[in-house]
Amino acid sequence: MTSNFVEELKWRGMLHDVMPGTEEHLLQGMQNAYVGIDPTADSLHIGHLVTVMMLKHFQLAGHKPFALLGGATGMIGDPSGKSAERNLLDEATLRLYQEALRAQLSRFLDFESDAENAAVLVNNYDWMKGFSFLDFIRDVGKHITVNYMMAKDSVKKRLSPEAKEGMSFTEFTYQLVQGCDFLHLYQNHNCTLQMGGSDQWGNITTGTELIRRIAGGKGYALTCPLITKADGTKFGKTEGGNIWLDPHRTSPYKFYQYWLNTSDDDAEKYIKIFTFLSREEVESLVQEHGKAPHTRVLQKRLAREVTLMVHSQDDLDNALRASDLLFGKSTSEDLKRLDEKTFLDVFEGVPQSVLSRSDIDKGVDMIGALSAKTGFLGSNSEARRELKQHSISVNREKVGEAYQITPEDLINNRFVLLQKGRKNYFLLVVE
RNA sequence: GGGGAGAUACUCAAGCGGCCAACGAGGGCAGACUGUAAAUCUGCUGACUAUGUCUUCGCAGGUUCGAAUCCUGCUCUCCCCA
Repeated sequence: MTSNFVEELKWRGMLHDVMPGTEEHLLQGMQNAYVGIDPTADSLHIGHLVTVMMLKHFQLAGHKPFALLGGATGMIGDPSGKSAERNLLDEATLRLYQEALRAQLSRFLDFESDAENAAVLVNNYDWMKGFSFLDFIRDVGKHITVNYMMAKDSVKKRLSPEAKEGMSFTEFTYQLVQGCDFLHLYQNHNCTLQMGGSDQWGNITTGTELIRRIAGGKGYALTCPLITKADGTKFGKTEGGNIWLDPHRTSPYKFYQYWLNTSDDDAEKYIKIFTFLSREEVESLVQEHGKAPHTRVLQKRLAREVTLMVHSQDDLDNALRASDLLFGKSTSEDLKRLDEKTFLDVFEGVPQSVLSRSDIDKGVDMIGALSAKTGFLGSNSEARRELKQHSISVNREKVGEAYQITPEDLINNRFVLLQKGRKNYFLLVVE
């Protein structure tokens, strides 16, 4: 039993380009499709989430999804986009990452069950590592002309006079290597469709071309739009780097906050892409949001759904509590009333630093508390600047340069909450 | 291999012997406003024992009272020709 996958992606705004015939092909019955993921770390980040959602929808539609870890391709570096030269991972690290990513993916995809359409995880390193250069240029390179490869946007851009850097031969070869993956999966796993971000279109079609020329078969391609933000900044990035799925890299609180802070326009787009809410639910939420934008129904629901999907109910509850405390009208008194357990839960993931009891007893000046002794701010100069600008709070109350932190300020006799502006928190722990 | 252009702070980009910690723009941060939004306005955006001092303009030397600016060598990038 399969449902119309392409239709589903369409209304969700997750369809950018699709090769003619793909929809009909999928409607014929269960098909196998894959997306590639570069294992550059032991965790996925939310940039990966779009393709993961695509795979999930694919599985929900009754098809069989493959997640391909690019152990081999990740070493090369895709010239699409502005990737810098990548480092070669050793095999042990690669396997470590593979297991970590599988664990994360299994929150979304069903790998384990014996259902016919259970998801499969493969690593292209496994079949590429034995491929000799001679084999490669003879069996693969032979079938594709350089003219064809040069016509790809990703290549053209790097060859044009506007390009800042040249493109190495290695990068030039990337599309062939990725094409080999598709060919391999086509021949060994009956995989007929590759999906990915729209920047992958060129690479994917090289794959379908290889399938046509070498295997005499038919491969299909489908891409989703690259996720953008209304303000033009990069999706999934903050000052501190990527938004990771791993709670140790990005705390569930920060994760929740990232989604909560999306703009109105983006929230409407994202809620379709990153949640499984039905069309009716989304439409009624959009309507509700339109009537009272300041209540931010969309953002709240989005943040809630995604946090719950990626983390857990407990994590979500904590994030909600922390958010309320930090952005609600809470005061220094409210903070002091919290018991230690709750306090720590709320501030989990907030950067912190340890101060000695004797320092506090003597009183710590603000410069010391902000930078010299803690590293919250980069330099004493910065600390002075921020203090002059009235952006520093101690336990949610604004202070100036003359302020001294004393035992009076301790919460639960152990903590002091520092704040720069509204959103930057730092915790002093006294030991 | 030959010829040309270039390398300045997070990014782009001025500066071409002293007035340069370096114009301007973007970005970032903060303040006001607000919906933990957007837009807008304002301030800040190398460091320090701070109205001064120190280290920065690809790297290493040199000229000069004085160099981001001039000279020499090196490294790297891009373009054109072979």
